[in-house]
Amino acid sequence: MPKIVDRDAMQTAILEAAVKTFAAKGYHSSTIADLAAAAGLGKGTLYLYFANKEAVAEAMIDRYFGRMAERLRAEARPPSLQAFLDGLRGAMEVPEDEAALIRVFFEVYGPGLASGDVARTLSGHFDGLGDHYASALTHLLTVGEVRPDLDTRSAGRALASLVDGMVLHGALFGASPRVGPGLRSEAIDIFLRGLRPEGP
Amino acid sequence: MPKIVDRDAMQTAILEAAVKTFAAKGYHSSTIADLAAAAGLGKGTLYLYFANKEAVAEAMIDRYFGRMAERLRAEARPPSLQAFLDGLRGAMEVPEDEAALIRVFFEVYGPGLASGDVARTLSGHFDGLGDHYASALTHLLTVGEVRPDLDTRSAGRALASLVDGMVLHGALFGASPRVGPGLRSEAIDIFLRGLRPEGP
Amino acid sequence: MPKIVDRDAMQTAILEAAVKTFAAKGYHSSTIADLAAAAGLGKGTLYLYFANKEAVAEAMIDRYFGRMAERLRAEARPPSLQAFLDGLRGAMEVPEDEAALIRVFFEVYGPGLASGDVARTLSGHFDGLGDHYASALTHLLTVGEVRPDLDTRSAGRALASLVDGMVLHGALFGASPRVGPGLRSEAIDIFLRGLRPEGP
Amino acid sequence: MPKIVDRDAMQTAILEAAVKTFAAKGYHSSTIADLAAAAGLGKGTLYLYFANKEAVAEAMIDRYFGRMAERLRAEARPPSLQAFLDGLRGAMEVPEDEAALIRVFFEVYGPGLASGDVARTLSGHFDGLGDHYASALTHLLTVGEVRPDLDTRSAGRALASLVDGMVLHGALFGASPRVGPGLRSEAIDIFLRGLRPEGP
DNA sequence: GATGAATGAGAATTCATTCAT
DNA sequence: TATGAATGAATTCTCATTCAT
Repeated sequence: MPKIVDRDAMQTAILEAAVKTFAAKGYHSSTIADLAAAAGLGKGTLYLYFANKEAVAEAMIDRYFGRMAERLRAEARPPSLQAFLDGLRGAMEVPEDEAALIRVFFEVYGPGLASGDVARTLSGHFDGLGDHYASALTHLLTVGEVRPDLDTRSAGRALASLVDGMVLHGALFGASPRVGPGLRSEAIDIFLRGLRPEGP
Repeated sequence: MPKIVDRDAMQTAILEAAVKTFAAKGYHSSTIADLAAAAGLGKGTLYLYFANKEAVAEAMIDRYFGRMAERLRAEARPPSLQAFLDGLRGAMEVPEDEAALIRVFFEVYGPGLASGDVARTLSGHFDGLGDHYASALTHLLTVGEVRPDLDTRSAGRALASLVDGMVLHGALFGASPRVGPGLRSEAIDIFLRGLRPEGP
Repeated sequence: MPKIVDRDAMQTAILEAAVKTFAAKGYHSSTIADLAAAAGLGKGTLYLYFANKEAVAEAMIDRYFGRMAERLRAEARPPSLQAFLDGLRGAMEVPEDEAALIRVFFEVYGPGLASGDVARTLSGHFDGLGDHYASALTHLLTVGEVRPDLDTRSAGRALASLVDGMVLHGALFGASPRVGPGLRSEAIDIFLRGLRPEGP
Repeated sequence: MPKIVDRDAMQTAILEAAVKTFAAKGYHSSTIADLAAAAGLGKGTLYLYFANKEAVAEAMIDRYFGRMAERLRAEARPPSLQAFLDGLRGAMEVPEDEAALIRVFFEVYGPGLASGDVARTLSGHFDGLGDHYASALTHLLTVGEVRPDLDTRSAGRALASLVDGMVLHGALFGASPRVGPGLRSEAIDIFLRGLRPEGP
């Protein structure tokens, strides 16, 4: 009769300990011993739940993208340009724990980004984001909330890049107080004027 | 009389070899032996020019920021909004070797970005960039090229963040073909509409 | 449940292997790999028990002084001058393994002896030895076994130095056959005449 | 026409710089660069005068023994036991620079003392010292300054060991204030009583 | 003769991973 | 299942020695 453990709960617990550890010391400076200690487990036990150190990081990052995608899917179609932009503003606000995760991501995958290995996954993700924005814009176009000559597909992708850029910028340099709500509002204002129908 | 060497030239040569090596294998996976071999030197020789591996990365990154600042300083004051935006578009185009450097930057400093150590340097850099854009906008405002109600200071910083965000996005995910000239044009178009004076 | 090891026994085993290795090759010429091999362990395992090479040497030397002090403490108060001198003779006889340890000591700490770092510990040790001899002499004086005008305190310390000097001499040059029992007897004889009451 | 340099003077200068350096940092911690800098020479230049680092130490030590032997040879035959003992006392006083040299000696040769390599040289030296003392004692015996039953040969060697032991003790632990003139006087007093003719 | 730039052998140390208990 | 002791591959860094200038 094997001891019954909830494999998933265990993995989640480990991942939560890992985020904290990685956030505090970085991926490369965190040892397996650190992770195990943070999770209150023995070193060997970690290997019962993850194949190796990299697998822990991967699982962590997968989870993040999964949550992102879910959040996106759950988002209601915005009724107005203003609502849409509010959504963008929200997307640009990154809580510190996610910011930490993004930094870990670059520490782990940074070097690999050049060779399309991880890149493909990301492409998919950003395509999804761009399409999501594009479809929202198309909808707003039909209801006359954005200027009629807008190439919604291109604009969607451009916005995805801009928003993601702000997210990156915030996550990576957010410790500096330069990137605050004011900046985001100003950016949103620029977007507003760039998207809305012209005229009075 | 001993061999006479140009210390600066030697360091430059090493740094150039290092960029290539780091770009190819990443900072953490590159060994001192790799760097030395890439530079056509013995392991020990590297240590005559750099105190250690981290110092190589630091010098590399310092150089990058130095060049960036210099480029900025050299930039002529843009006569028109269009010229200004062309400048932005240019700033968003990152050649692959600089992109590689940016990736190295995050691999090296990423974990440390949370604790304001490196952050301060970056703050200064982005302040500079924001002020630079702000001053250009102020000038454009006086010549009536941007809408008179623009808060040039805030807008300057917002643009700095957006541009830098695009640079990061491009550098980190640029391997995927999603981030191309089209995207940048679309983004610039949004900026244009967000900044220009309203009306017919 | 992990393997259970007796940390102390392990350290002792390592130290014993280390003495042999250091004795054979010297401290500086012995590598961690040598020590590990001699102890029948993997290189990394050593580091589970000692922080580094120096710590091994330190532990070795601490042990030696500990044993010395213990031996001293256990020594019975000598009933006669002859018994006292027999004790000195015994103290001057250094078994080869202790001699090796003394040589290691000088290799490790020799350069540091000038700056009173290690010196303080040694001072304490020799004070103890001197006081020990002094108290024995005082006792012998009360029972009329040494000449009544003897400054037992000074004489105690002088004997400590002389004995220690012989120990050092023996340990360092003992490989040469010059320092044998004959020498020690002759020295003891000189001490005898120098300490005993005068007269017929 | 080769540049004319006084090879001997150069070597002496280097050795003098080396003593200082070794005394300050120890043999193993002193690098060739340190020695060269201390001598005001280029690293490569050292190798024109000494085959390698060890040769420097060897020459240093040889010099020391040479001077010792010379001093001994120059010593006048002592007219009285008191004069003889004064000589011993003098021999036990070690100036700090010689003490440093002795410490270097043990750092360099310590490990090798077990295997009779260096030991043979030392044996010779101590034989010489013992014989020197023995011959002095024999002379003193003929003039009735020491007790007639003294085995001068054995006593000579014993004294050599004792004196050398005190020298070692002083050189190695001299930094501690324990080993002072008082100690030496007391030791000499013990010797005096051990050697002089008995009686009133 | 003099020099110090170049070198690479060699050493200490770390740490992901395995596996006996 | 759970553990942490054991391991050795891999890495950084030092420094005696060589040799082109």
